[in-house]
Amino acid sequence: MELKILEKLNYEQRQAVKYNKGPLFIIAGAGTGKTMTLTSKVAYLIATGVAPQRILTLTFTNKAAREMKERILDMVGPAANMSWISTFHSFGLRFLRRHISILENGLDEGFVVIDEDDAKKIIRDSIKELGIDEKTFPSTDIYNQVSALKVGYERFYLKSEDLERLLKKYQEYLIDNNLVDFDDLILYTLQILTKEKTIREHYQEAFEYILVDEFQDTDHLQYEILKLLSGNKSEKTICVVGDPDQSIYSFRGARYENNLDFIKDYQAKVITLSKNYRSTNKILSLANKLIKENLDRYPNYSEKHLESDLGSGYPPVFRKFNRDIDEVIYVAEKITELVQFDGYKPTEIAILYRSNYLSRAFEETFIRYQIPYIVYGGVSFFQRREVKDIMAYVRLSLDNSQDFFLKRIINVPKRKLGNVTVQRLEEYSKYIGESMFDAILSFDVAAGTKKELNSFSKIIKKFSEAIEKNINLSDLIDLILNESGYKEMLLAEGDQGIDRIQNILELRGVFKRGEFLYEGDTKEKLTQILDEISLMTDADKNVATEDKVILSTYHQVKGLEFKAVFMVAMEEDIFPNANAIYSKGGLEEERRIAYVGITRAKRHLFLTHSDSRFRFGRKEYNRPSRFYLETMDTMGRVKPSYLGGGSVEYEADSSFEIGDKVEHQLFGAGKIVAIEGEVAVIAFSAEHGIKKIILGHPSLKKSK
DNA sequence: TTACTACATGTTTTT
DNA sequence: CATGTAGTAA
Ligand SMILES: Nc1ncnc2c1ncn2[C@@H]1O[C@H](COP(=O)(O)OP(=O)(O)OP(=O)(O)O)[C@@H](O)[C@H]1O
Repeated sequence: MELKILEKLNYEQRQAVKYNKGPLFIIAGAGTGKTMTLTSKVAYLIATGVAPQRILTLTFTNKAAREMKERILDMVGPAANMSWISTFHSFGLRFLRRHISILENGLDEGFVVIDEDDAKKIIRDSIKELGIDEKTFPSTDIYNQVSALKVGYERFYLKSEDLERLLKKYQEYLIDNNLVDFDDLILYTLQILTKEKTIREHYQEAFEYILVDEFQDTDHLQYEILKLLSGNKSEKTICVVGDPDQSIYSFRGARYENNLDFIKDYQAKVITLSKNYRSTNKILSLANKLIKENLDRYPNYSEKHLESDLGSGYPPVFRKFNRDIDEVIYVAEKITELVQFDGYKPTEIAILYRSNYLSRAFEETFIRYQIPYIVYGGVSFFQRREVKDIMAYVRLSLDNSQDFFLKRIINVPKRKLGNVTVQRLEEYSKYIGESMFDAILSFDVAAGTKKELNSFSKIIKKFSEAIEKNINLSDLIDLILNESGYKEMLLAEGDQGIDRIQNILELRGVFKRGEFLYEGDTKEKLTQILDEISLMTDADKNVATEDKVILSTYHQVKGLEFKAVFMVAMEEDIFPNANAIYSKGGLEEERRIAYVGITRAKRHLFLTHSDSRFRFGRKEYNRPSRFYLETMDTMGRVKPSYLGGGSVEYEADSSFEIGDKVEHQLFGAGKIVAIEGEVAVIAFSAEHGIKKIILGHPSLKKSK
């Protein structure tokens, strides 16, 4: 069996799989088979007799973890199920479910993981309670600031007394309510591993092999956890894989230095993989050209070029449009073409963009064109109001002391229990030292309100009893939907309500799957499924079988590949993002994001931008992205061709030189006075003056 | 005290 | 455009 695993690999990959005597760093460019090598290593270890549960593999997304597990299952059979394969966060969650009470800070193993929206809500409330003026914080990202202070990313927050008070208040609230946020999953895990020798040694003993994918995006806390788990011993088998050029999470604390530190701290052996197996070479040369613009790169990395044996392939297509809607229609028509004439499956096609909001225009048009699609991220399925409401009912029914979730749904649907009543109940419950739910019983209010409270309490009790009696998970959702009045409320909303009910039925599907996936009684199953959902993203929900075009940010498709990739809205201020262009580091990270985007494509790559675009409901005019121009340059000759819809196809022309006389359709005769990248500064007659125009633009011609 | 309506306010990227 | 908040009617 070992041989079969190794068979599919090239020499370098095989060396990497077989080297298990000490720390190893596999450092290699996109599509060179890093993930495949890591997967094979796990399979190889199991096949050569290592107990699967002694291997810990840490991935960046849950989807990556799941796919890796499936592939290992294929290679070595059900033994793979015993192996630990998860994200750092899932690992932390699993760890804390067992050990959190040892912190003795008031949290117990029944804690609930809250998501970012919940955290923001708590922070907002804390701000109000502390009487802090919101405006003293830099704009919108209070959550990010609190989080950065919490985990110690000094570069990302402005030190202030208010911020510290706010974090303290927020943290108190979490602990009082037995809640844990994403950061806590890592922080508490690290704390316990640091302080508790017995536990630490247990895990050090348990994991003989530790493997980490996407190492370039680990942060300092995760690196500390790794060090503790590996016992800091250099003879331990710890293998990390990464590509410094694909480090795109610095905003979340991804630490570039981890790469070098790892080699230094562990005296790690380094293996590089050089051949790309994903893309045709015209796509790869675009990626090579782009990333060369970055000056701050991993040592000796700059001489690296991606190359494959897959031929030169189709030239990447550069397209400019007058209006955003033209761009969207072009993409829709191109997709239809790819599906109808090239036999592409929708799921092999991805539309990638820098910011979530850019998906909207595509969604609307795809519906018209009847193109099936799935959006990764943005308003995630699990963040939808109706989904979170139903989940809150489930959580409260499972554990009546969960005040946070009680507050969410006590007046949804409307039960005449408004802010004032809820606030008083909360104060009262604190006063008598009981949960809000229990406090209802002895809470003294106007008779009408009391009646409403009692009937709410009765509903929840009914759900709790159903859980005690081991109701089916999907029946529980039905019960909640029907008996809470939630369904009626949605039905009264009309069309939108129908959509929402659809979403809840989808959630019901997730619960139904959990029914079979997990062991134990209803309570235990619920706990597991709620845990899983709390760390799930849209990309995870997409079960492989769904044949839909993918709409996603670049960040969410890290590690994935598609036959055809559309990089859309390639415009300055959007990509690179306006906030990133003032620092070199920021700009280089944006460029790495573009590099990740290009290297997702196997066969077809389209880069598009539009002169005008609606944002905030207002029309804006944008210049093409510098990344668009930087890469277009590799394409050489001009090939202007006019097509319908006011759009224009062209390729860069490097044959213009300073001093050339040119003729412009609108501005007439002019002379090139400077060339900045692919933009020419041209002096026209006095009436038009100096203009900047993209070289190769069809309106611009060289005059003899 | 609740619930509705008008208004303003703000979008980078995520486990 | 879409969400949250402030102000007002009931
Ligand atoms: N030796 C090989 N022979 C054939 N195909 C291979 C080989 N190694 C990798 N591949 C294929 O190349 C593609 C890219 O592999 P993989 O996703 O592991 O690369 P990666 O280095 O992890 O990429 P990224 O950096 O983008 O995450 C996959 O489709 C994989 O099946």
